[in-house]
Amino acid sequence: MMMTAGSLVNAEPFKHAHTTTSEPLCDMSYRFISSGSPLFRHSSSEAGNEVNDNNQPRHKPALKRKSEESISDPSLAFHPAARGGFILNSFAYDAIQSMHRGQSNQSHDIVPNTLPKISDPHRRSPETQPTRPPSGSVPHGSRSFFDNDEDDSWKVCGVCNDKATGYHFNALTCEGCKGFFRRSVKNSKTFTCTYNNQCSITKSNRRQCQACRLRKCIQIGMKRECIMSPDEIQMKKTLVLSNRIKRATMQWVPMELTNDQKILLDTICSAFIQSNNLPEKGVIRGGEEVRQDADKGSPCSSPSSSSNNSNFLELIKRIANDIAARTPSNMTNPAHVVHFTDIMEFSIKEIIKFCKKIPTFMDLDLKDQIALLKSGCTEILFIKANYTYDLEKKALTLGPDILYTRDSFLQGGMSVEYTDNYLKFHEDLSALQLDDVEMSSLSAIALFSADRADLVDQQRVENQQEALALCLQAYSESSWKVRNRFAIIMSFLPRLRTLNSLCTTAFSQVKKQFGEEIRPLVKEVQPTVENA
Amino acid sequence: MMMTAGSLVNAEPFKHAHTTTSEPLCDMSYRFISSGSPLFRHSSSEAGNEVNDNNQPRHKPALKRKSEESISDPSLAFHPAARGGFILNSFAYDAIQSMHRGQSNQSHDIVPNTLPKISDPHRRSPETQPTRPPSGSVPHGSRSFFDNDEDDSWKVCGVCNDKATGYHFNALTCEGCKGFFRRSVKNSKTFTCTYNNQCSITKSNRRQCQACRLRKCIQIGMKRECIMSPDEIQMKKTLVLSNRIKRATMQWVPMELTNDQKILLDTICSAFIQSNNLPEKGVIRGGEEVRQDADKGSPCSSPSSSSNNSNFLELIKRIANDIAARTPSNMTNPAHVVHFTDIMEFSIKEIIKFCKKIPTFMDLDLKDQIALLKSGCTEILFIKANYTYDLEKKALTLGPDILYTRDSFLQGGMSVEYTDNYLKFHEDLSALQLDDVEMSSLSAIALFSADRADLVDQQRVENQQEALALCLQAYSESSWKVRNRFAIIMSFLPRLRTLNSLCTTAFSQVKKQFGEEIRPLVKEVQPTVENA
DNA sequence: ATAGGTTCAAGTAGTTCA
DNA sequence: TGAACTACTTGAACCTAT
Ligand SMILES: [Zn+2]
Ligand SMILES: [Zn+2]
Ligand SMILES: [Zn+2]
Ligand SMILES: [Zn+2]
Repeated sequence: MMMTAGSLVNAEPFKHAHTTTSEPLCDMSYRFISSGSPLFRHSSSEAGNEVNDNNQPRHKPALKRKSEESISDPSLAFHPAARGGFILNSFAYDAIQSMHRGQSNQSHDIVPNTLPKISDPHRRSPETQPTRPPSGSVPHGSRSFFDNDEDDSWKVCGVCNDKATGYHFNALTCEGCKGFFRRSVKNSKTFTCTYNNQCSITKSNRRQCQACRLRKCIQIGMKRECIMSPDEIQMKKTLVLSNRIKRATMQWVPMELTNDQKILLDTICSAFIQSNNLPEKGVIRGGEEVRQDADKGSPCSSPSSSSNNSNFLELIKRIANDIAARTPSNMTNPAHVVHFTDIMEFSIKEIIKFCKKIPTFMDLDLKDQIALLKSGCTEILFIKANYTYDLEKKALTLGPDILYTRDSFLQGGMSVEYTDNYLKFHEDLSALQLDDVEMSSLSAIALFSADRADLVDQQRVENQQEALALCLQAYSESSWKVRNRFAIIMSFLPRLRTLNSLCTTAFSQVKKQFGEEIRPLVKEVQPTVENA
Repeated sequence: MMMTAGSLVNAEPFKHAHTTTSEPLCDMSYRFISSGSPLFRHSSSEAGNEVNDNNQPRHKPALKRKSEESISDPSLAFHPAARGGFILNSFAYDAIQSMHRGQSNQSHDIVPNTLPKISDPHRRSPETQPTRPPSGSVPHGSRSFFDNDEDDSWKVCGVCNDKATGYHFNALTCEGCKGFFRRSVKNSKTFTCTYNNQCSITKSNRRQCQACRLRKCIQIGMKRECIMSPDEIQMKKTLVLSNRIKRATMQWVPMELTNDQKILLDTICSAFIQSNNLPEKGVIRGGEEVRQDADKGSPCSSPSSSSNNSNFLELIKRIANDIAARTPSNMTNPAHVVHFTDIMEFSIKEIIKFCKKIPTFMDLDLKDQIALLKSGCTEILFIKANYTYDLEKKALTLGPDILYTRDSFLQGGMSVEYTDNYLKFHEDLSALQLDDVEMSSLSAIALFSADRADLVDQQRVENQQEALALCLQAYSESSWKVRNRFAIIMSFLPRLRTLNSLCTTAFSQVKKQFGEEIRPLVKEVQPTVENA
């Protein structure tokens, strides 16, 4: 005889006498098909993050339930209202018990047609909830001396007599038979018995005749309907995945800063702030300003002296206005060019000061310091410029009145592409509202870019950058309690690269025209591009 | 067929004959939506941190319910008013019961047209409040011998025939079906029956077909509307939380003073009282008084000699009146100035005496003692002055007759801002009615301010202040049995700071004019401000 | 007392991988 | 194959406001 996973053999006689409808007996409750809303409106469970600081143990475990049942059953039996169904069931129940006790599994061979299958203990008993028998009904003595032992004797696999782990597909079975039945049904397997379809299945031989094993599975009441269809499985998988994502998002715990990280960030941040000065009077040339000697009059003001810039700002403003008035827009204006490059030079010096205050930077080989500075300087310049960006006016500022708008840059000789990119960069960065620590970290991370040309100790730079990035992540997560902020900040690094190269290209043009006006430091940071 | 938590399938045939409006029958009164406040707009369901601070052991209620029921039943049965509705219902009930017992689910097919649906016991009957049938209608004998047994036979879950625990979402159901229905609705679940949508639901198999279980839930009248929306839940949680806080506040136990704290407070308080003398005759100059030598005639009277001030007070009063008479208001009067500063000097000496009697103060480095005194003295002065404040007259007093009103201060050379702040300070402080212990503690706490300039051992001062604050808290809580008093007292500290700096500013002006009149000690406590 | 919501151990699907 | 795992549903026992 052939045994097919799909066959209905023996399914019929097991129907309850009084149950005319085909009543599914297995627990399908886990089979959660879909939550209506695609959003995370509800968790699938009844979640809600509630804190329970009650010190009492909440649940008296398991035993309580058992005892309640053994109490409630008899009373129900006496109750007139319970007569019909309940008495019947308690009969059936007793029958099951007595059968189960001594001679557990001949029932399949001997009894099948003489006793309705309802009494098979391996089927889920219809009325008693945890189908395990109440403790009192266990023969006798087994629990009288040792009350603490777990009575798992009733948990026997209906198929192979191995220890059962619970109800699976509507029958009490072991893990093995559970898996076997699922695989058989899912893959629509068909087995053939090599013997005479009468193999008795035991724990040790259950693997030897799949046909008889499957037959026994169905005999004891395992149900095909309880195996999820591929569709259901797919749906469940999708759901589980989305739940996982949701949970990962929710359960995320912000990273904490270590002490070392705090110190590092602190060092970098204060170095950054200290080199955030405005230029002193006379360093930046306007249109008619006379060129001053590059060596003389270092523009580095002391960190605390940034208060008396007002006169200077007045001057700059006057000059800038002057230039603007005399220049038709959309044309490169030499005065503008000089103005911009002077600002750049001043800022570059500040940036060098900043870098020199980073200990891990100073630990690098001098050649690498120079290399990193040469290429990173412009990027830091971009970052620092953001402090002066006015989000509403979409322009960089110098003091309260001077604006560097899109036109200013174009007149300063920069390309449209660069200018638009540059202003968009500032717009986006401003929207993020980075604090000083984040600004300085970002600058430092940009500085420690291991892919710059000609590094002596590339690995070291890379390690430093990694460490800095970790600092920034911990900082952003712990101070803002937001998860994605770090990633967003880091996404500005590639943009800085783009800007850098655009700037270099655009600047090459400027240098061709105004080479002699541009200070050497600026030239060094902005190498000439051949094909510009 | 698919079963959705939202579907109304099969709701129609069960509509009450007389209930034309689709009016939810479930009791929604518990749904206390505190106010229409738009503030409680929390994102989604899983938010909300609820604190369960119930320390009581959780078990015991169940039995109580039982006994109460068995008492109330008979009386209901005999009550004439109960007849009509109840009897009718009990009839219907029996019919349904017998139907349910054997052949559970034909009821849908057979009964609907023969029996008005009003009699379905699983729906909440609109007329009779507890829909349970009177116990008398139960056949017989069940209650004759055992009066303590509960007659719960009428409580049968309309979905699965399990024992019902009451009405849930408008139908008599068990806990399981209650939870199942809530989860299904809340998560907008959609189930599919693996069979033919005709599964009969019983206690034992209810888990096996969610689709049919949910269908039955809706059939017997469970209502989606009765499930709270996430918003409502959030509001309820907020309410519960605020109630808990309220309760916790009510249960608050006042802090107790330790012995050490008592000793410390006692020391400080007696030191404070001992230095609370009124000035002796001749120490305070009025308008025409001749200046006395600063060295000679120490103003420090012995603590016990504060009784013979009456003559002096007479004098002061005469002088003060004299001054007031001769001075147009709103103008600085030199005599007033001298008068005020002399009072100040005397008080400062008293304060120094007070501080020197505080052991923990004397343990400090001498430099720190001086530093704390220099800055704290004025603040203590303000506090002590409160003893002379007359809440009704809104003026400081010297004895029963001399008043220092707002005008007096202005004439004494103080600014309007300072004067108004100062008087408001006294008004508020007086309203609190601090006792001597509190006054002295507040003074001491003001004294031990670690943020004063140039402290040698800042940490020590801070620790002392903390200890003192704890003392004051314990004292205030234990003696007044009020929780917020301590916080209110402490809130005067920042006000003292403000007053201090306002005073210094105002006093600088005075010093410019009347420098030579002001005694050196006063000058020291009130440093000159440059930009005054 | 009633009837909402919440909690969490127990139960039972599917999945993984030696 | 099946022991060990994850994940989700259940429901008794709770909590709370009305
Ligand atoms: Zn097995
Ligand atoms: Zn075989
Ligand atoms: Zn139920
Ligand atoms: Zn079904």
